[in-house]
Amino acid sequence: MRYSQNHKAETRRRILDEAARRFRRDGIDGTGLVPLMKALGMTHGGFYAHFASKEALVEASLEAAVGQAAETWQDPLSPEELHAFLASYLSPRHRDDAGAGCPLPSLCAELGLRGQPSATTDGLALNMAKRLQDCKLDAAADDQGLVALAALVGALTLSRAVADPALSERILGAVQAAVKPPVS
Amino acid sequence: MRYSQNHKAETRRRILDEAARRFRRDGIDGTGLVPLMKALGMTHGGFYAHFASKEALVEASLEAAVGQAAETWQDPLSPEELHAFLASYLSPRHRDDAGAGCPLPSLCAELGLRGQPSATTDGLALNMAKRLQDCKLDAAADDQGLVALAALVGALTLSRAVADPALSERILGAVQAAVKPPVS
DNA sequence: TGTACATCAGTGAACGCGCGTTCACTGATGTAC
DNA sequence: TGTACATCAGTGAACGCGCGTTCACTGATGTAC
Repeated sequence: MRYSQNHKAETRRRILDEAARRFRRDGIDGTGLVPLMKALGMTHGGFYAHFASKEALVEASLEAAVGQAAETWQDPLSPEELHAFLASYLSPRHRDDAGAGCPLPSLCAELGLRGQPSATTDGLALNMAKRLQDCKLDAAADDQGLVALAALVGALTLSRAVADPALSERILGAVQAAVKPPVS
Repeated sequence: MRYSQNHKAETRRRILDEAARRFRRDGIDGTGLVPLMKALGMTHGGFYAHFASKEALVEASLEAAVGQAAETWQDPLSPEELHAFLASYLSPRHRDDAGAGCPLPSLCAELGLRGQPSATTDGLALNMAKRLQDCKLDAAADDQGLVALAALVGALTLSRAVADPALSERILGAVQAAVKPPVS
């Protein structure tokens, strides 16, 4: 059945959106193409009309995340916006809903052990580090953002892996207190 | 063929050692029991004489890591020892040889997305945080160790996932400069 | 001390399952005449 | 405007593969007599 002109592009976008959510929530390896396509009301065979392979989907998904981050953060954040961002990033909600959250804590470990790093991760990391540049941390100004980013990613990762809820929230709170915007 | 009295305990330990290395290097999901046992010169059927399931092996492996950490760090570290530890933890060698390294950056993300956190992660995290307590970071004294730990874990995770080697080393270096022991 | 037997760590074939990928096919739509 | 045809997004069965797990079996050793 042939569809209207926009139909293919729209389906591709739906696949990308669902894949981005599932990659972050279940991991790349934990995301199967059959359940993914089924969730969109399609059969898995149709996948290959849009992407050459699962690997191509992963790359497209990461590129989309970079583009989205660049678009969201075009203008520098004010101290108030930065403060709000940190509170949101280090919130239990972000910890518990990885599918809707930042891809760095969700995917970096998996991308790292795959041993096939793609340059798109760098873009995401640098973009975020730039925004965190003015954060309060004991580091040279140049790399203050990178240190803050490492603390954020580590905090999310640890808070998701520990069993004790109190310890989990203590980790998030401690990092939020340490990584503060200049004012506020 | 029946073996000498210590043989079973020794084989179990060999399985645990090899599993610990592979879990950190390839991930839990990426570690198959067939290749694991083959690497020890055995067939996979014999695995179940030592562990009830792969899940039981994962738990035993994590518990062993906690015990090992507790044993290694019985006495508080001197500032010099802490400095040496940080340099080693944030070294390219540690980044590139995950199999021989800290299980937190390797496994936390995978344990987190499995949604079945075991209390042993907490033990590891608290043990390390305690040792990092005196580190220089802008945080309340109580939680200074947790903030430093988050930065370490995040730094390793990010440094393994980025494509640009220069960026990777910049991340490690920046966190090492920020997370410093009190003296030295 | 010598013999018969029980033990059980390890073998290797087999299982059902979900994975990524292929491929002949369908059929509604856009295009050409 | 009406008809015939080409396109191609999506279908659904099939593939080979590696996974975790099961299970009847083996055979060297420890134990009992």
